[in-house]
Amino acid sequence: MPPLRSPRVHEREALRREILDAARKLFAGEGYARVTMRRIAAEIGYSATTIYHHFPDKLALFHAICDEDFDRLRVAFAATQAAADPVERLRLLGHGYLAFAEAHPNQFRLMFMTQLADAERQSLVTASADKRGDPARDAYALLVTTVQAAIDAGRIRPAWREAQLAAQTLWAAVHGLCALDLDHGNDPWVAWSPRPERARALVEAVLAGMTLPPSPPDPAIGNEG
Amino acid sequence: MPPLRSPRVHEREALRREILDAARKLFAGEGYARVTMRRIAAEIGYSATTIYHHFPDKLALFHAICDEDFDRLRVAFAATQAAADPVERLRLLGHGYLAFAEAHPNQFRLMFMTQLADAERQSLVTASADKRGDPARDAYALLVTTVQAAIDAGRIRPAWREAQLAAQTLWAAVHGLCALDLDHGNDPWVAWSPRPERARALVEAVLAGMTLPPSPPDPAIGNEG
DNA sequence: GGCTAAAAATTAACACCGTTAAATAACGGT
DNA sequence: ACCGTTATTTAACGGTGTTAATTTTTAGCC
Repeated sequence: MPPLRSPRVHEREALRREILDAARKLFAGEGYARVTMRRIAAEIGYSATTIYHHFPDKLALFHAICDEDFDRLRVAFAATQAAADPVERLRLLGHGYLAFAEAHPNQFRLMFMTQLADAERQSLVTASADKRGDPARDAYALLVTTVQAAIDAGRIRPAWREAQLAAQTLWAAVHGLCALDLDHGNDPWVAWSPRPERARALVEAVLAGMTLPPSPPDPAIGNEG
Repeated sequence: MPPLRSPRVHEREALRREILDAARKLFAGEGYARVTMRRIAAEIGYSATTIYHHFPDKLALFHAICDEDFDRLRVAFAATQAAADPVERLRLLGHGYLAFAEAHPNQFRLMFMTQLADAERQSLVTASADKRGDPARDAYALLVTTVQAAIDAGRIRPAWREAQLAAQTLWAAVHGLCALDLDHGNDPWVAWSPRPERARALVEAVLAGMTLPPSPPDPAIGNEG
């Protein structure tokens, strides 16, 4: 049964939701720096200080939004594990990362493109230390695990048969497309190809270079050096 | 012979240089947003408004610094054109980008990882429109030209035989390694492989996926579709 | 040297920002 | 009806990029 919540608590949670939704809409539309606390408050008919009774500061508000959207990344990544072929799972992971960055550019920016001071990063890391290494909750660990599965299936070329190295190669590639798109996607001095084409070209190039086709039925032929 | 410059003009140019150098140091160290005009001025012992007698606004100052740093990248890129093999030139361009980011991380941050609003970037780009498209002065145009040479030499696989697409694929890949390294190179939750290994693995993966070996001496075999 | 006009640099201010302390309004329990 | 807690607002602080007005410095000329 649901826990008892006084009307007071109920209203408080409702307002918190209102703040989150208004802030997400503004952040997503105009970016973190462009949106002011006063404008978020005006959007829901309150004064700016009210927000500070629900979130310590602007960054914490953004972080709360980010946390909610990070669940979507985990869901998207988990869905890739349905594929039987480990290389196909890698392909889906790459496109999952790309799709997440496209759908939630500002959240992506905060999670992967924000330069933090060492102290900030330290506290951020220790705060989520419990998830680390668990493929079900740590996206990077899931990537490494999938790469290892591909290695075990004999689908990775010799030069990339170290799970960390191969994982970091794929991650760097797809991250580069996302980062370039966010920071320079509107630069007129680059005639950008359509993003879907770029995404496909990049993932296929890296996978084609790194992986091998499924080994032939006759195992006597496949051995090397 | 050098043009006549009164001491007045000489001093003016010297101060402009002082502003540029101080601003580059601060921008590179702490990022565009965190550096204030007042602090740049204090760094060289002037008041903030003095900067506005040499640059229209903060963004124009940033733009002037970027222009100078892009020249250095162009010099590094020009050296790669000595190689006869176009695919080798692509390899050198990739590693040139990686080496530039490693050697000048702060300038790289300034040039490629500084997030600007669309309007800001628009005005920034129109200011340097004269260089655009000239491979000798535009690093991206040089990359596209080199890719086109590889296509013309029959060294690019069919799926990437559009110079812009292939150029953007290679750029995204190497940019991703640089960006990830700068923003997360010290994150303890990733067991990073040594950077030289990652750089080599990434460039070789993309090139292996995108390119073809030199066509065999017998031209009758190489044709397809 | 002393005067003048232009250039250079500064101070003061504006409108905005994130944030906080103090003050006020609204509410639940007794 | 009162009290204490909570919710919310107003006013303010120190900061930002930028600009108008003002002061200081400089160059050229008598």
